Amino acid sequence: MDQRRVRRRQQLLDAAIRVMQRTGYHEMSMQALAEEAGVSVGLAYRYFAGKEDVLLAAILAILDALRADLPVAAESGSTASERLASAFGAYVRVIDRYRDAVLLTYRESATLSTEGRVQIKRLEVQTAGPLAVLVRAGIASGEFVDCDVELAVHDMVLLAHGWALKHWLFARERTLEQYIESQSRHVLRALGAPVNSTSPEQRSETGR
Amino acid sequence: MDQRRVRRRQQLLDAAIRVMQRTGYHEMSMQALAEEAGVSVGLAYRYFAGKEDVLLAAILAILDALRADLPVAAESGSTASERLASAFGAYVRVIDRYRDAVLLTYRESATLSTEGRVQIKRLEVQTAGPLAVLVRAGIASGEFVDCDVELAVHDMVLLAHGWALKHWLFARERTLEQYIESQSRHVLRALGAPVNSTSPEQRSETGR
DNA sequence: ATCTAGTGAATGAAGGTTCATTTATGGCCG
DNA sequence: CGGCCATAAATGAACCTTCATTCACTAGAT
Repeated sequence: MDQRRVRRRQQLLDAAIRVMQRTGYHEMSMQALAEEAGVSVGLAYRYFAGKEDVLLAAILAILDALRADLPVAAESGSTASERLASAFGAYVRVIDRYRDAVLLTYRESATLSTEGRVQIKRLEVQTAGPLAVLVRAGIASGEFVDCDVELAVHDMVLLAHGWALKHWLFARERTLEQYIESQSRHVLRALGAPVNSTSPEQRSETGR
Repeated sequence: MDQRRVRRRQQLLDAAIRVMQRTGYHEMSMQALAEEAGVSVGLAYRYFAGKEDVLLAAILAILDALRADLPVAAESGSTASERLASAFGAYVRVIDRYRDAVLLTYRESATLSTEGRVQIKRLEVQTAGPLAVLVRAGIASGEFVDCDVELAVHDMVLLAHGWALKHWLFARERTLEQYIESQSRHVLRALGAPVNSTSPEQRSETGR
């Protein structure tokens, strides 16, 4: 029976992610992981080669979940601006949902071996693919200025991650939707798109 | 003699930063730190309360170097755009100099105690101060559009950090100066400033 | 003589990994 | 059906390494 192995592995991974979000990778003992999963220590070693293997699997699982949730929203809207804003918004909302997991990724991926990091990088570039398509389309149609696409795209990715990385700062006086709204405007302006002030322009945000 | 204590402390901090860049905080043993600094283990404990204290001191040292280097660069240029571009460039150059250390900040600050983290956050916000001043000035003079200043500033900070965070990606086909050039243009455009194409506009960067 | 800087072996706790052992699963035959 | 066995799943105490931290001690300066 293979169902069993798959479920067990998932169970272990879920537990690992839970513990690591609570305490971080290094302070997670294999004993704690086992207890959280409700199994014995030895069993964990039948499913993972060692502690670092758990970390790699957990991070990959997170990134994969992220990627699976992503490219859906690139459809709505007629202009490139609208579509890009929509996709960017979707991206940030997913980040928000996985906020702690994203932080985990940034914190711990340096711990991994080279091959592990390579896998992660590949996934991240892949994830940004849909955004790149939209930016290129916008440039082709003349809606955006001709610029360094890779840079523009990963700037967006970075700002999306920023919601997780700098949550302590950004979320102090902004809701998620306000963040998306402001950043979208900012990003589109950076691409040279005429920003539609159809949405209520923010008032008096200059005051600190 | 107080000179001696200051020098010793610096010597230990430098060693700590070197080891941590090589291996990360958790895998740095106090024994390794002592050896790198060329002193005994016991001495390290005469200068730091414990291992975590070393980490905090190292991170604070980095941020302090940033804070010292920055405001100087915010002076050159006549328009707000020029001054902002100059300051932003300086920021990125400093990040480049301390690249691994910046990564360290992102990686390990979660390890610290609450008070340690608070100190770091305060310093980081402080560091961005000069940028905020310039942005506000630009808005006041009508050079930039009226937008969420805090967000705009920390976007710049994030993009500067991006040079360290995504170095594996960005530096593949860009030099530091090209990165600064492109990002400056991007950032200024986002602020609604007329981007001066006096500098050689990038050619064919659309091609992947 | 006293005080501070500096040493590094000793200590004890923590936790990753192993493995001898027990328990569950499921197919097979009488 | 029901006992029987082979195989896999699961257990967790014990092992062993790795450090963070301490402290009894030496050397040099005042």
